[in-house]
Amino acid sequence: MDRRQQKTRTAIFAAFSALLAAKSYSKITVQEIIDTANVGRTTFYAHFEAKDDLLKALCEELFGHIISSAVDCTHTHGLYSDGNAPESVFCHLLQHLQENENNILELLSCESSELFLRYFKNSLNDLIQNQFVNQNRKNNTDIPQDFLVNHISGSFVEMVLWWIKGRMKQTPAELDRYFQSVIEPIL
Amino acid sequence: MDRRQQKTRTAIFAAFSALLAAKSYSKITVQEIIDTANVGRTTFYAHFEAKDDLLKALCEELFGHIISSAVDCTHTHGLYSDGNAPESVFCHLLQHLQENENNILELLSCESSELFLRYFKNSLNDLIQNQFVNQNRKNNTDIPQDFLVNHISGSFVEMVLWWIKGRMKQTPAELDRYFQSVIEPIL
DNA sequence: TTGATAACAAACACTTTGTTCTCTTTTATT
DNA sequence: AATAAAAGAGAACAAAGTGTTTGTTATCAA
Repeated sequence: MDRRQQKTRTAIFAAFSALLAAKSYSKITVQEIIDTANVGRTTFYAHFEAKDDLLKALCEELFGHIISSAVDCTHTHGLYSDGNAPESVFCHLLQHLQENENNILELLSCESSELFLRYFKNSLNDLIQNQFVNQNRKNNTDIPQDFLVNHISGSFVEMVLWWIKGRMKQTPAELDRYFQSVIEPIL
Repeated sequence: MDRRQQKTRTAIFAAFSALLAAKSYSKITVQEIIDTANVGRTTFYAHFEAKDDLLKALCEELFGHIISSAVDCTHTHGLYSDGNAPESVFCHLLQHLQENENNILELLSCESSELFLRYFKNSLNDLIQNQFVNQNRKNNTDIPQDFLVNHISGSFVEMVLWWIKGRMKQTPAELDRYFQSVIEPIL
């Protein structure tokens, strides 16, 4: 791909991230984005249809990495299959978040964090769904699998939200233990 | 309070709700609201600072009712204190939602449902927090209460989201049973 | 080197916002 | 019933944002 395209795309992403750290998504204007990115108006609209499009692209780029590395992780271990395995998928995900590649943490701490967590949850849902079909569960056969998958991914995302809002005082391992204590009994 | 104020306030709320049922919050303009409500521009801004303000006011009005009736409920029963009590707080809340006063369901089914569910979760948090201090829990003493409260309110809200997106095929009682099965083990 | 592609700036028609103004209607009080 | 106070209507406004078009310049890949 053309180097120029890459450059502007990166510049726009960077500008957008920086702005998101400072103010809420809904209050960011295209004007601000192109000013910050130092990019022409025409150029912006050549790359993205609108602001929503940019958000979507950013999310895909960010969560794409995290989720795909988690998928690799589930190939060796299950969700929590071998009891106290130090490398549960959830712990892996939390560590990934803490490492803060691409300043993902700033995005998840910003006013619009929920916007991102929705994308995150959708990806998680697929991940967990696949785990369920590969892994035969305990009892609870009268509770729909559908519901359980949603419960787990939903709880995880809500936990991450709680973690971040509380300034991330816990380590990924600690958090993983909390999560396991509320999820393991129903698996 | 002046009847005129009440009338316009109601008209604006009704118009806003109707619009929310049709399109997402971010795409609704003040112009549309005042046209639908048949209210002068000046009047709108005399009542609300901006669109965000209106949303907040609507949420407070809607969830105020639901939560306060749930608070009454917790005075007689605990969260799930007496085992299979048919009137758990959660079941009560779900029934309230299903009754669909003020068309609350349309709001929770609309594109901007998550906006409302955040408000809902905040109110729920207080409710559950209070239950926890009045009620001595099981074991699990090494898991922060803070975390558990967030887990419960978060899971509940995620469940409601799931319920609504799945066109509410389950009855409140069924849903309550699902919820109990994933929450009761950790209480 | 050259043709294609991307970026740019400026201008555009348009919409939305929030405010200000004047005038009319409704309300509560006496 | 009369009246002052409060609320609403309607028009007009500047300011800011949106998305598109046009013509020009810079950069790339082959």
